[in-house]
Amino acid sequence: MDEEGVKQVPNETALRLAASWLPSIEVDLDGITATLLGGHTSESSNLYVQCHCPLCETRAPTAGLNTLEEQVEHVTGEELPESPEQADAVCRTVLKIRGPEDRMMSLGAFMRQRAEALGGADLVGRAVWMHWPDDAEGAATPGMGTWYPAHIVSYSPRTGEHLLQYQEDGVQLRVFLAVAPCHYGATAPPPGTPPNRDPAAADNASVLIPLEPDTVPQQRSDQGPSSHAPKRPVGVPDARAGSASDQLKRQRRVGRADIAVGGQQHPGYAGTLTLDSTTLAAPSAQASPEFGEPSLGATGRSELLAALTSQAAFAQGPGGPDAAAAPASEALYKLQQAHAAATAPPRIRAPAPPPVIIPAPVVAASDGGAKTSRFRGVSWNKRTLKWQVTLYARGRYRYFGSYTDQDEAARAYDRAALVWKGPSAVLNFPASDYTKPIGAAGVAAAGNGDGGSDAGEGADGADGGVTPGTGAAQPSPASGRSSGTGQAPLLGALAAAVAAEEAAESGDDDDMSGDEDGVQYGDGSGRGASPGDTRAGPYGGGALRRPRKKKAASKLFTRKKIHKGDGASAPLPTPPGGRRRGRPPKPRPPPEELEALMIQAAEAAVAAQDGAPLPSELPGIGPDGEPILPSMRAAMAAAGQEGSGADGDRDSAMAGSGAGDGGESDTAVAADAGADTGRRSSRRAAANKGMRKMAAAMASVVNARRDGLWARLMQRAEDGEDM
DNA sequence: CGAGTGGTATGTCCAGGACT
DNA sequence: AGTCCTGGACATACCACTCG
Repeated sequence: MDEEGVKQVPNETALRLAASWLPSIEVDLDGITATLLGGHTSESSNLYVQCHCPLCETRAPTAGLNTLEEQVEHVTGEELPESPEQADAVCRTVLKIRGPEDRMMSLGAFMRQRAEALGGADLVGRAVWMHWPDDAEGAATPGMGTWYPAHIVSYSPRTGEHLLQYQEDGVQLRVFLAVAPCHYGATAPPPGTPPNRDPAAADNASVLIPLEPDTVPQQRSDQGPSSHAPKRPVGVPDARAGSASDQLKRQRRVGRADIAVGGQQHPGYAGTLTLDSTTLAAPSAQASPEFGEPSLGATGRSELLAALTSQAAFAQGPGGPDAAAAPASEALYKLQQAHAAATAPPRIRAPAPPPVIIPAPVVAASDGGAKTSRFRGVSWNKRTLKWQVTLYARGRYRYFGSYTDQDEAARAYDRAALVWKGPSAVLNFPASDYTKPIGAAGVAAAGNGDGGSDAGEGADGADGGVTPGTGAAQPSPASGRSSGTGQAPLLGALAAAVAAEEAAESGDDDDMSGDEDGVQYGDGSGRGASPGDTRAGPYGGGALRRPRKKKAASKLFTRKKIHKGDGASAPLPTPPGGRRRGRPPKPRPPPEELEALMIQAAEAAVAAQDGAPLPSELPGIGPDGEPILPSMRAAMAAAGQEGSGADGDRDSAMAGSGAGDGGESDTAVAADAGADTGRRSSRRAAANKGMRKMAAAMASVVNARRDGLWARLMQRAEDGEDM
């Protein structure tokens, strides 16, 4: 359902026809079942179901014809995340399918299982025909959709998706073959004939050679069918002379694509890349979308021409050694990389702000009996009679030990802040204190030898955080790290992390947006599809931010509101007479994934101190460059953030519910406060308190069912079941 | 159109319970 | 005793809306 409330219903007749080719699959969400009708991409916005809820059953059939996204929103009453990837992740998680042995499994798990059963990676290189119900042009049967030839270029075992490249225009789209209206064969199925959906039963002509991963220009599949679908139906694939084995041999020699150099066409497989010197000099509409864009410079064109010529010459040759093709392949790869870099959105970002240093407070907030800390992050624990260090990071509070010496506690906080917040951390002491060797600097004089190791342990991602010594500031025995090691590596690593942040930040918003889909399988860039990419990064469609919603319809699936920090705003100075309370201005809110990078950098620094090898992978980034549970983490993060508000509200509601709630008294208090102090914030806070509690209490009831849903989602993610 | 206002999100401090 | 976690209170930043 679009925002205007006008539902865009596909060619229902063709859609249902295509669905009739599929096995009957029922998806379930909170007891509401729907028949999966499939779709020609794996996106939740392209996979259709027929809902069987009582409401839909009593209305026109079209009323129950929903995409997966619509179905989830329909059943839960909640908005899915704006990010298509997050929405996909949620849909694939919350929708259940009864699998083998009557076991309920998530849609995502089901798709993985079915994809493996179909052949998984073995299908790479196969030709396949995809049915697009909405495309009428050239359809064999008017109004019944169009078949388009494509080939399978890669497979993601993590998601069960196959990546198809359409022969007509080279567009690549991800698909769940198990529920896709596809046909395995050399030609499209004749009208009125059901397609062959068994790849094992396909004829040999559909067996092709896999593209080499490093030369496959992976593309996102975020575009809708109308925008990226092949616009023109094509006929039967190029007739290939000779037997299948001959084709196989020749295609192995050719490598990957038909290449036209100097106007001469060279055979290959799947798709035609027509490039000649004329084309390269003046890219035309004929040019490949991957290589022929005008942004490709003259140098790039000539390199490309050389590469293609080399490869074509090799293809024409008597079949020399594979090494002959390697240079061309490598050149193509480099060209693609250069081209991708050239066509990528410019990475522009202001230099990272220097570390914010707030000198040690001159005036003690309290002396004598009043045990109020003079330092940030340090508080007096009445029970233990020690200074306790806590730091709020990554959405919650972390404990960094207790100290008998307030200064020690303050320095412990500084170190924790450096680790968890990086250079933007507000410190109690000059950051230079922490760049000196512990043994020689004043830090060491303070007896805190656990600095570096603390930082490292604090970065371990576990909750433990810094493990300071006791009040005596003994080196952490668990760490076993030398206290004489300076902190410079740590700060250097942090600087590297900041650099990484800068690199990733260029996509900040669009990271969470467009890039999320732009994540390339096997990218290997290391920059990683930061879940920000996916992750923190909701929104599709490039750099444009979605307009802020006037009001979120609900809390559960709505994306976390991201404050776009004013980079120019400087932190407010500590007011004289005491530390400043409340949230200090933050130049840029570090996305969670960037924090992870910082943490990783800190760990690397500590590891380097111990002589340990540096971690080979970024945290949360899988070996294939894809973030681990990117969507789930992002969705969880989004829900967690708003949960901080929503949950807090609910929590407070629950806490206050026992007393029947004191909204009225709170309002009275508010009036008093307003009369007494005139402080706007206090007045407002008090006045709103009762309303918040009441609203929260209501929300807790309304959301009870959704909470159950969300809790299961969270639990599954924690259990490691990504989808 | 700009200032004022209200709502929301988030950071910080502090107290205290639970666990090891 | 130390650690971890949670809740309440408080404060500020940011944004949308209202109003003169």
